Amino acid sequence: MSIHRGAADQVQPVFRALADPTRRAIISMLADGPRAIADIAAEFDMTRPAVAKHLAILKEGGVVVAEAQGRERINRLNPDALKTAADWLSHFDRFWDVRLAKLKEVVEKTS
Amino acid sequence: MSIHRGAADQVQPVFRALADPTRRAIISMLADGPRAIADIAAEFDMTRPAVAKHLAILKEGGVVVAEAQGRERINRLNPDALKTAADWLSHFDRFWDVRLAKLKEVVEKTS
DNA sequence: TTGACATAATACCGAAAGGTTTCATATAAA
DNA sequence: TTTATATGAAACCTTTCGGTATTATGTCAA
Repeated sequence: MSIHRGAADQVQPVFRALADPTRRAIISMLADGPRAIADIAAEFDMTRPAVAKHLAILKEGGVVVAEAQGRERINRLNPDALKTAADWLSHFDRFWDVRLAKLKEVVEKTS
Repeated sequence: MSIHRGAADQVQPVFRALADPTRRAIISMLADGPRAIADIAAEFDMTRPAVAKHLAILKEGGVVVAEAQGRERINRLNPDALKTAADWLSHFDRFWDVRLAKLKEVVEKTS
């Protein structure tokens, strides 16, 4: 199983989610803690429905999960989805840091 | 300098390049060695101009660099650009693997 | 020089992305 | 119950994306 066809169907929506600067900013924002939509939208120069759309795409990629809490919906970061992208990129580690790749190997074997 | 506004202008074209499955396949392909366009296009079910456009986007992100060689253009992977994306994602390492993050720290300090 | 080959460049098309406005729904508070 | 708040959802618009076909340019080979 090569990197091409591996878990491509899972990788695609994640990289799609990462391709927009607003969405990456939302990710960074949620890394500091869960937030409601209105709270997130307040930080951007765009309407709330626009932010809601970005959140929907983030949810499609599994990067964000939402949970209803009263009349609010709390949006929470799901780092596992980001790991999917990081894992894909890690296949190229060897190009820029052979030493780190080797260490990783050791760590994963001895875990 | 937070992750939000850091080297955003450099990050954006890289993540954009990564957002398409054809382009990710090209990246994997070039990881095995440089290739001419026609050679790359032969692997896909689309016309050569379409592949050329994908390569143009990859070049915009610095992920691929091309070098004229006779009447061919040899396309070569530039892993440093991928590292830009990997570095962005690494800010979230702590969420999914604290141990590896710590090791990384040590390695980078003692290099 | 002529012909074949490898690529670049342009114009065009349909679909998706990113945004807006407007309206509907559900919960909390007065 | 009424009113305000938080979100969802639909319709619409403009720009970008991913692809095509076609034409032009430059290089090797006969």
